[in-house]
Amino acid sequence: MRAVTTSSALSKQYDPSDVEPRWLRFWLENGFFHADEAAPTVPYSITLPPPNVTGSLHIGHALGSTMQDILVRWKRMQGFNSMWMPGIDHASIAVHVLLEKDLKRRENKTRFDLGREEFLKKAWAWKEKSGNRISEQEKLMGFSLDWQRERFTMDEKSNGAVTEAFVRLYEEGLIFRAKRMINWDPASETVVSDLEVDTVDENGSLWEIKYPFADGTGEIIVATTRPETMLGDTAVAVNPKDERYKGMHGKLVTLPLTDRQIPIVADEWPDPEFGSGAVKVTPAHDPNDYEIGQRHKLEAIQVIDSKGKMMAPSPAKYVGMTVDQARKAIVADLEAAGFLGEVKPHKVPRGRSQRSGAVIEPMLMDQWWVKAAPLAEKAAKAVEDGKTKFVPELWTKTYMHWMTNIRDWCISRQLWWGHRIPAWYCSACNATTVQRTPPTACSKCQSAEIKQDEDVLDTWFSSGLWPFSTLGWPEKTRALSTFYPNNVLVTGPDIIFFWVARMMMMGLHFTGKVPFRTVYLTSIVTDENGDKMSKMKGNVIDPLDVVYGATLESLLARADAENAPEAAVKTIKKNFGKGIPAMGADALRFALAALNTSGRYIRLSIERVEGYRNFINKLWNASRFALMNLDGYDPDRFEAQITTPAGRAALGMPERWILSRLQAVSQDVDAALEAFRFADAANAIYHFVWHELCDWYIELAKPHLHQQEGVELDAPRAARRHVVQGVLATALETTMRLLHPFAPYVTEEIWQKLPKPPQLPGSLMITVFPRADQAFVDKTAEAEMKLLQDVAVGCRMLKATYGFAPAQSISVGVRVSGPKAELLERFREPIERAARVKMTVAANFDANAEFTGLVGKEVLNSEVEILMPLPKDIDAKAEVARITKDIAKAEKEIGGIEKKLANADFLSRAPEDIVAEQRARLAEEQARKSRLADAIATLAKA
RNA sequence: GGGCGAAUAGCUCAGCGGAAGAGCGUCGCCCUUACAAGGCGGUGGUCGCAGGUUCGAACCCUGCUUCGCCUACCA
Repeated sequence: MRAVTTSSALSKQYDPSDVEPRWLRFWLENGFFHADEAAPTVPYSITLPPPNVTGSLHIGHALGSTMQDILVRWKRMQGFNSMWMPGIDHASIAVHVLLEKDLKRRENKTRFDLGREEFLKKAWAWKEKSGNRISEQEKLMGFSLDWQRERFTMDEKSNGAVTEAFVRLYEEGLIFRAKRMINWDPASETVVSDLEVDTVDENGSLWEIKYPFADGTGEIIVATTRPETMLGDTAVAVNPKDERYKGMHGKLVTLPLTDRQIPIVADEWPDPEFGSGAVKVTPAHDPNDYEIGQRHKLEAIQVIDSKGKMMAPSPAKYVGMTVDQARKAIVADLEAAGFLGEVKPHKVPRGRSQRSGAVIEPMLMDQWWVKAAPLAEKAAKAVEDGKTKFVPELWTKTYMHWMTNIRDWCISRQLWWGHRIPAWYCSACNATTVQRTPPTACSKCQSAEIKQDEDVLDTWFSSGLWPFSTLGWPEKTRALSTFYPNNVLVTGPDIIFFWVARMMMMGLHFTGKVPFRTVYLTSIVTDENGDKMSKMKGNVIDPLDVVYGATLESLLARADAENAPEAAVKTIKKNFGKGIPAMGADALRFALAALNTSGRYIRLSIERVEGYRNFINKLWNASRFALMNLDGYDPDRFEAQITTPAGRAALGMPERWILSRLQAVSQDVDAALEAFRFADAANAIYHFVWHELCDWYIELAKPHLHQQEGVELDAPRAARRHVVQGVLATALETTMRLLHPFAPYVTEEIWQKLPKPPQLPGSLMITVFPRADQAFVDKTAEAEMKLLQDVAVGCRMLKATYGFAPAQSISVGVRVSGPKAELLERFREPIERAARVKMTVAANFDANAEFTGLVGKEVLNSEVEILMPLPKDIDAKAEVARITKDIAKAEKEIGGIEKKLANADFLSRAPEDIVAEQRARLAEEQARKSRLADAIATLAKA
């Protein structure tokens, strides 16, 4: 579409449902989201944190992804070869838990009933469905992801990268298999890492148990929160410094309920202050006891099995009991046999599996580990050296703390959905073969009796490789050399340890480079009460429900399908009683940006999104107004005029003002984005569009644009109209480019309709992002406009204060002289129109009968005051009161400044310009005060 | 137990050494032909408390109070 005229077919309210799908298709069909790794321009890359295939995206994803899209679109418009890498994560244990719950509910079966193959079939089907849904959501939000590159953590290439990484680390001695204390999740029947355990203090008891000496000379009392583990005790430990037990080291005690005898050992661990000072030692089921066991070469006797049930060698009566059942039985038996001492209530820290919620059992098992220390050292140093920076900076500490206190990473999981560990065990010679391709024989003895390890890898293992595996690693691809390292990673602070740290370690180890230059940590989205969103609570918001709207019925139906608890249903009814109105993707995106200040949380409510929907609508209507008035406009002619200094000088003051403001806002947005200050950027645009472009410029432009049908304008008016059209069109066109990264759909729609010079590209998203142009910065116009605004606002204020109807045109006098008076005379018409007044400008009103009676007065500054004659029946006292308040304010200011200026230290130590500023302010305030005092004197006469 | 952070207008938050700000809400008045998802105007704050540094503190330092979050193997 070209030049000259545009018709207005725009509706009064912006309708995103009509606009969004059209442009999404247009962008996708034209390949605008794709970046060519061979392009000569400077690369800019971000890898999307791959969402878990556990369902669909929530508002937290929408926040992070919107910020990424803003960055990527912004940089693309700045001419960078901007690439945003999409993908999804198999989320091993999360999907497991989900599928197993579903299996239990629908078929009352466990995964073991199904078998590995059948279970995996279900998992893949689930992945298909969930993955498609996620991609769909991402597309509808307008995210400019490079879809041709889309990857999955368990696709063929990723599998290859995982195997390669595992084998290399194994060969380097950084992956090993060892029997150590691990966290066992008895519900999912797998190991989980330390990070996947949530420890909370729960109410429990501290039981004292009497362990009699084997020689019958007495007893020692131990204190425990877990009496059932006594069946696996292999010692009692006391502190060597503890006087009470000095003579007992090495003595044997008989373990109650069993016939075993165990020694008393001296160890530093027991705290003499706690309990009895003597600790029962169960090396197989407690991390501390394990350590004690190591030090004293104690046997570790496992008495709890993988399902969380008691097992042999526990006495037969307890075998098969759950831990809780066993605890009750054992306490009862101890009591009956007289072994039980005091029982006190006690807070006990209890680890629970983050995924299944089951109580974690510490167990001793053979597992695969990554030796973390050498990797962490490099990862910590890279951040110390500033090769990767955290924004906001405070997260650096969190990262460093963990890196410097890191423990080995247990990477094997007893699950099926995930990357199978590339290790084969030989039943003939017990050797382990680890290699890239499945072996046919044992690497040591060549026996064919080999079997692959049953376990899969921790889901974060593949995630750790993601920034480079997605670009083709281990191959040396062009994509890798172009787009790695990424410029930015945008993610939540909750996965700094899980993911950011692992990517840093793996990235540095395998590529020698950091995976990204900057880590931007987003806030966490909560509901309007500050509560974390969760399906259990019913306060989650699906981004697409905000975009397209949802009825209460549809929300409840989904909650039902997801088996939401009753409390959640109640919350949904309360929060979304009237459903959710459709806001459009732009409004949601803009809201997320505008609310994204540097705080840790973003409280999101539909009402707040609504405010930004109104903004989008405002923009729409401003554009609609422009398009209704751009008939006859010739962009080429305007461009020719505006590119010369003389042409610019010929513009009217409001034109020069709005173009100057446009430079300022462009500058502000650019600087804010550079510093990841998304809220500042969004608010700068919001303020410019609403309070400068709409409130003032468009209002001032109206008279010049107005054209009566069938009436020809004379030449000067026609020229004037054309200039105003040009400035309005230009301001809007630039605004669309500024706003595009935030609100891509509505800006593309408007931009396509705006008349503009023909050399521009076919889509807004590939135009150039605005840069402040000094040639258009005009401080004089800004100062002049300020006076115009102050006068208009002052008049409106007086009118409103004295109850004049807005439509009523009131006579006002503006007392001012010199250039300011000339300026106001020049802009008499726009001021009168803006404030609905009849204005007289004069240096003095003493001789003017109209203004010598009862007048309302607004003193703008020492030079300018506004007088408004008031009807005889108005209460002069009200005006006196108002002005008295104003005087008091001025006096307070004057007092403060005088005190400062009387202070010799201030005069000698404060910088000169500050002192001068204070002097000027004092003069200004004093003049203002005297004018206000005059006003009161006048009123007294009236 | 260790660490980190926050307390500013009714609400959500900016400001982080030189005159207290925004958005929303609230209260008036207006359907003024771009927009009632709108216009105009008003109200509203000893910047958690107590000290200190400074010519000057919402801002820097110390202590306290109250809330968050992360982290940890006290039986």
